[in-house]
Amino acid sequence: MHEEQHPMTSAAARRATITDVAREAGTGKTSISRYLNGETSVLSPELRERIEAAIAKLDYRPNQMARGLKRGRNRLVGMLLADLTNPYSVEVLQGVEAACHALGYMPLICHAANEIDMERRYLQLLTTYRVEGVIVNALGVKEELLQTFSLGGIPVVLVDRSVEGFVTDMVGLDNPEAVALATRHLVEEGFDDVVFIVQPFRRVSSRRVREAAFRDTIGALGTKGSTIVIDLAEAAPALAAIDAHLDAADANPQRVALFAANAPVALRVALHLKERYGANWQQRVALMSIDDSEWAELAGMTTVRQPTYDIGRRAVEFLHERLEGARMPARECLLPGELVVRSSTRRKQSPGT
Amino acid sequence: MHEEQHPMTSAAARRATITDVAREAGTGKTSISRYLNGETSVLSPELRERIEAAIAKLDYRPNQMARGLKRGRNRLVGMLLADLTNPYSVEVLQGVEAACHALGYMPLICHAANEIDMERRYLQLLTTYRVEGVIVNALGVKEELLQTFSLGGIPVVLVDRSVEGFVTDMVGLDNPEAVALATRHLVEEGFDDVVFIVQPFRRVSSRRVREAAFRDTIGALGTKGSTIVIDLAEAAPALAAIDAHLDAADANPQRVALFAANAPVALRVALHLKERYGANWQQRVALMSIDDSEWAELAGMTTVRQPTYDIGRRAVEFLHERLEGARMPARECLLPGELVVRSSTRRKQSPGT
DNA sequence: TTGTATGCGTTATCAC
DNA sequence: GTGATAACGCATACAA
Repeated sequence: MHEEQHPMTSAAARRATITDVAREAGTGKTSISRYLNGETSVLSPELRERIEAAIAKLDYRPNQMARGLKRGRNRLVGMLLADLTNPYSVEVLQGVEAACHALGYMPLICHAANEIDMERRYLQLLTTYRVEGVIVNALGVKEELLQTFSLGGIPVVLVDRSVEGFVTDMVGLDNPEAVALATRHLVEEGFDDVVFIVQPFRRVSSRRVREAAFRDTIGALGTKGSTIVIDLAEAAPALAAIDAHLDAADANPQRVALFAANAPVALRVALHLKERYGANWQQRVALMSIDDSEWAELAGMTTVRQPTYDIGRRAVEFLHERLEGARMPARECLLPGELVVRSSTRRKQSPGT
Repeated sequence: MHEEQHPMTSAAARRATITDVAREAGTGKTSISRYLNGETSVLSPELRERIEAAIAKLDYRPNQMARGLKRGRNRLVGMLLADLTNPYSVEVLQGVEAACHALGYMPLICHAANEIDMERRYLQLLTTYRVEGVIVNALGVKEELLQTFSLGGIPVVLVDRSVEGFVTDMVGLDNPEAVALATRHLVEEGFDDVVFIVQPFRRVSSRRVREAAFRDTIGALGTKGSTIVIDLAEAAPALAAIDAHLDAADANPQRVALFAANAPVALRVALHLKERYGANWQQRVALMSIDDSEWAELAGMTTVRQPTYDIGRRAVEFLHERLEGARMPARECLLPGELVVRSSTRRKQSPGT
């Protein structure tokens, strides 16, 4: 039977501290600290070896908390996400993580699960943990909340959406261009009536911007177009409106395409169409979407893929530059989307058949 | 000499500390600390008000780092996730977050993105940040790595999969029962040949367990069954094997069902089937899966839904109990899955048609 | 009821 | 080159 080293309480064998290492190496804490911080030049090779041995023997890991307390930077970066259920967020997160790793930051990920209260709560927590900066992709945070960060000298970078009355670095999709790209594609494929479907704008600027871009494009092209607002929590009215629109087009007859403003909307609409038209719904009605979700290929749905990974990466880079002291005015980085054409938007036979 | 009231750089208005608050309220730090920790009874109402005013005026937020340093607990809980791309992980995470919130912990989320090196690195980082406990859902961590936590008195709870040679609390799906449930359903629906499709086991115990359960069930039922191992990074051979199997059944003819061990496998297989049989693939071949992904409904695929949210919640509860000093032997919590029947596994016409 | 002093694990300042 | 020693922001034993 192993009595496991004879820990005094037998419970929690306290982790070694810098003092323990110093004692073990027969030296002072300063030298240990120096070793840890790579001030390797000023250490005699002999002492250095003793330190290394001691560290290894005690399995010593410097305490980031204490470190952060002392030097005022703990390498923590807050990442507030409105909805991890949306693959967009996960993909952005991947970029964020990669960049953080590369630059030596540790992302403190906060998932608000679409609850505005959670967003506020997490934002508070983040200041409490003294993150050095925050990347925010939120649903309903207001300007004031973010101001407390900026005013406190903590840089904020916005992702996907801006916050009214608050100017900071922001990175996201080039929505106008992406929407135009998609709409033009539909028109080129011969659709002469496009229905844009989007969630209630609320505080989410990207929704508003996309819808505006849709109107602009449709207007410029002289194509018929309209917008339906869908509340995912209460989708029935919007779905009925869609049905009505499709039925009217059937009678007309007109070639109509549905254009979902993001993946969650697209899924909801696709489910409805499948229910109404059966497994072959894609051949009856064209559905296109911003966000290239994993099931898009399965449904044969044309999409605009967002450069999610790059968005995440850029966000961290922006933050990093600020943390390094960059003092320039707020920047905006709009990355282009990529049209992924699939069968759903290929020319359909006219609905009369 | 106090120079520091004149923010020299004007840039980062240093956050208020407990000392600032004490000065502002005209009292000592102790009273502030008492106020913060709810020892509200021992404070004169008058002082209490001054403190409240001071805190509000300075927008003071206690520094969790310093706090944690002093009392030895920082309320941080590590959550290592193998793959956030898998909706399973996100759902578990939701449960974890909710429970953490309820119990006053802050989850430090680490996403290894299926890279074993990342898992190791993050585990190191977690000890560095002195998390009080860890919840682990990993791809390839070995026993030794986790031992350093346990030995250091940091409780570990495993999710979905166990780690060979390492005994701790673990919570996940009741795999044997779930697989039996699904398999029995298939047999009852008249399928007389079931193909189980699973990723290479590697260190992932749940894969092994599911496959074993499949063999057991199929054996007990006296039904024909086989297993195909698919490497998602190199799926061609497995997909060819599936094709061959389906072709053979066509000739026989036999009613064969495909049973994917999890969502990523199901998606890969579904994509392949769609490519091969067109949009109506569901009517040609039956596909069932563990994990009820968001597109399952869209594809009309029968699944076993995991109690993901509860899994996450239980994991945190287990951890919490350990953190409160519970000393019982390692526990195992296996939660039941729920069969979600959809059209894909309804009796199909025999393949000859 | 309130305040003083000490220490948590680290880094920074300054001696030697 | 090396090592005391004083903070960092907070909690607590102890004194008042």
